[in-house]
Amino acid sequence: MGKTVARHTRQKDAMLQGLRQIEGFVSAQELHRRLAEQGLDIGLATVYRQLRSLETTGAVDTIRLNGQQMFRICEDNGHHHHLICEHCGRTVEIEPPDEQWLRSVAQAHHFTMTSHTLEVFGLCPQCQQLLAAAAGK
Amino acid sequence: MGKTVARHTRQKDAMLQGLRQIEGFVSAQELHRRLAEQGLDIGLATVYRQLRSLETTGAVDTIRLNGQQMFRICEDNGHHHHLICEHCGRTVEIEPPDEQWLRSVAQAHHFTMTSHTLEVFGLCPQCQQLLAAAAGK
DNA sequence: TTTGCTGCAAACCTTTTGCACCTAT
DNA sequence: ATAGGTGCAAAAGGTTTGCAGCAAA
Repeated sequence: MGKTVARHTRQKDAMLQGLRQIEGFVSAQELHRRLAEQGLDIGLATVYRQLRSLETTGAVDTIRLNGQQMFRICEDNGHHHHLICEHCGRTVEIEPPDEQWLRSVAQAHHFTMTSHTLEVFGLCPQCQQLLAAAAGK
Repeated sequence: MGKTVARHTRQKDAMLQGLRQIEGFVSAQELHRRLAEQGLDIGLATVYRQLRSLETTGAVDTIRLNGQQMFRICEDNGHHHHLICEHCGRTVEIEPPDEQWLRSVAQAHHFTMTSHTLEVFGLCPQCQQLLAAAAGK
């Protein structure tokens, strides 16, 4: 089985470029919309396919929020966790918890650990102000 | 604004009874299927509506898995975390990480922490055997 | 009697897929 | 020329919602 070679296309470039402009997570739908706004008309199916492939190679990080999958370009290719602003979506990477600890917890129950997720939700400084102002009004 | 009073119905009873029979998380769809198997014919929409209401009151715990929301009755009404078998859905509650640590991480970035999730996925002992046998065959 | 709850079916949304065409290699 | 990528539209989930009828209180 000869390994198939990935091709370089206008669409792939556009997606990476688009992803790099965004700080925080975006849904496939919104990424597609934003690209369209910039005149980059790419099929929605392609956005999904490409995103899935990027996820497989670890080039993007994903989380689930409100029933949809959100993507974010992942510069350093390691597993990590996030502190996510519930209001604007801005994210900050945080230190992973002690993986050894997680593994031992799993082992205590005779489970094999395959993966884990840790997400911390909150409000970033800007949104705190924004919301405080709106409420105080 | 007078507070509306919740009514007691056959369907609600059935749902709670059904949920209590299940160890681990179930999807709305599967809960509906299981209830039907027991002769408890409840509209799928009702299952969803009821589940959403239980979630709001904190009577059930939920996580997302494979694009669907999974529910589990939550006896003790506290926040906790899970070790989940990816194959059969069986779950075990695990010790929460140090909340103080999470809070300090958030504060370091000037975020206010509102919530967090931690889920550890793996295979339970039974499913490990099952899958090993299937693969070895 | 009042009005919350239910069932049904249609509507919604996100994501996936089949297929013919296009295009990088 | 070969075969991976793309676009479109249809399909496939899962979940929500409008509405008329049912039934708890």
